Amino acid sequence: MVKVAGWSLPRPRRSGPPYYSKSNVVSVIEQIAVLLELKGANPFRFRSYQNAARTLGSLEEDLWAVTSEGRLTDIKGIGKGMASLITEAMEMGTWGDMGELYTSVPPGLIEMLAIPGLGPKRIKQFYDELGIESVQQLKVAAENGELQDLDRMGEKSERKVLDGIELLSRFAGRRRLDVGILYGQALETRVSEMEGVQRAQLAGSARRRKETIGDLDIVAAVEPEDVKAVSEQILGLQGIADVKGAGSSKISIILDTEFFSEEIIDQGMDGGVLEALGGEAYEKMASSTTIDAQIRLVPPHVFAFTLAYFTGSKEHNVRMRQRALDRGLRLNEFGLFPVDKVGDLKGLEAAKFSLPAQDENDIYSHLGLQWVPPELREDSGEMEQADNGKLPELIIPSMLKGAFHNHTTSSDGTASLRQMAEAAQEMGWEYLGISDHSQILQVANGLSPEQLFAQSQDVKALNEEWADAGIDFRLFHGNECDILPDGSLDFTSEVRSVLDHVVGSVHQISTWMKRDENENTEILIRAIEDPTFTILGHPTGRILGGRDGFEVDMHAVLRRMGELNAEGALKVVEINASPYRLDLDWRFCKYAKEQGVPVAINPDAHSTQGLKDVWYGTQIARKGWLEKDDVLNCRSGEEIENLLW
DNA sequence: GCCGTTTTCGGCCCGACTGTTTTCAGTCG
Repeated sequence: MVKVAGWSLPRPRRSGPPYYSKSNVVSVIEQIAVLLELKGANPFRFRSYQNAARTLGSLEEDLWAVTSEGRLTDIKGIGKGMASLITEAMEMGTWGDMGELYTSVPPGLIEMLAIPGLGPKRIKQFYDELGIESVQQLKVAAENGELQDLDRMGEKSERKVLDGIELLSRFAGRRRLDVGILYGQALETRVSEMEGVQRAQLAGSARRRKETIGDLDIVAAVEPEDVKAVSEQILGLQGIADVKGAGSSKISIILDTEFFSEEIIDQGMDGGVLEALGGEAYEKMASSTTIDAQIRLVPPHVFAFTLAYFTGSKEHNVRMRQRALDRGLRLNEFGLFPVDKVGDLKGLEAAKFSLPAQDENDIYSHLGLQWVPPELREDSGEMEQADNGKLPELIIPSMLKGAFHNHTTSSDGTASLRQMAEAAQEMGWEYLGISDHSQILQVANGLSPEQLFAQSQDVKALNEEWADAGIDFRLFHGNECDILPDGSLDFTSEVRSVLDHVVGSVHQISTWMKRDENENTEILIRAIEDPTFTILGHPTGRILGGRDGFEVDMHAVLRRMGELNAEGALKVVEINASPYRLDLDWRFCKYAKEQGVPVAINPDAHSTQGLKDVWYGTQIARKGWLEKDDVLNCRSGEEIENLLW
């Protein structure tokens, strides 16, 4: 069962203002939204808290500066009420009467929200009428048949609650991007090939390349007379663990690994994905993973609208709708209609009045916008740039010419220096940076200074060998030096200074998890300021679906790196491309770019196969608005040589 | 609770599916 944590107001961490960090404030406001929802408050009221939390979360400026200068209400979505709540919290350390709200909602209700099919209204009903305040109590009540007597509840609904509780434990959480893409592309291929399907495409968060995927959305163009036959083919696929629903326009299923057969892996997968996945990753995943999928069947002439709609994000769609309304148009999954023509017509009935669209490009251009790549559809500035025709030219995987953070058998890798280098050459790369673990990381067989010097000789010998043979390839000798809890780096500065580059990474996560945002930020910046420091490795230490990273003000860290670069240093932030990490989070990439901090897409490879993970890192870089010039590993071997040596 | 070339009140995106009903409430995306 998922454990609900952090549902009390945080204690002030300091003795004077600001009493709270930005992340404290954001999480309290998020929680208030949930609590209000469970109390049955005005839906627009809790939505405004949700919006405020989201806006503050991506606020680049220091929240305390904005608060103390009285500029909070300049932020869109922050009004008088929200501003006074935040001001009181930061200046006085108190949260008005929010304590009351917190104590008035039993924590078990929050936990129940995670049960699929159950929302705040039902949970409130169970609580008000039966006094149910935990998942456990709910389960017992459902098993005893106590729920079916309630208003608008029945036997089936009760069964659904029990199924939901079961699902919560079995299918809790989201899937990593790599898992989502593997299933998603395979499903897309299968549906595309079905009799009666004109085209099918993966939409949803997988198409937007979110770091985790909730479920898969596939949109298929099918003539009305073929719908029945197509539905039957879909429901007849192997590897369907459960059918959650099947209407005339939507089919909801749960897929399990039986879904994959040899031929689906061999055919039809995007080359990059297949390479990135390889046999090993598939083996690992094949053990136990399932995923939810929805397939929408729509007539061919509305396909583009449905694809755009279900690609999302929700926030992007809201902006698109608003833009349509501003032009006297109504936008939904069926089309784009002049409001005065469609009147009360709904759904497909209205579709015949829609402006035509062969593809998404037509929809965007009807609204006077440049087509927006799916990765950017998060309402994080893409609407404004598409309006000006100034969307970025996003990086693609083939632009990469090397990577800087990779391991060998000298520490915890499975391939030798030469094997890693040859694998990189086969990928068409011009260079590979080696950065094994440093001495303090005993669990990963960290190198002693002597071993590091010896490795340096090996690198030199290999580089000479390639130079003599006229091969345009070189190894850069770096090290993944631990950032110690006090902000110093492993090894002495004499040892570090002989290296081509230093990837500074935090591994003693537990110490950093215990400290607050301000302290971590200060200490991390101290580490980065060391003259030998080059690349910040997996900046927060998060493991997707495993643990959150430590708290840190990433905007402040990137700002400082940018300042140092302006003074002539080379400070780089990593996108750790392992699908288990994808850290730096894409939400900070654009800011890094604006601050003049180059990004390195690093596979953190522990095997030759691991090098292929750069594909995922590139997807995240795209999502973060990065172009060729923003990514360090798009530079040639020669350029990098000049930068590092 | 927020917002406003429809600006201090009355809106706030919209439709499918399910299960409960006999017209609709709740949930989801």
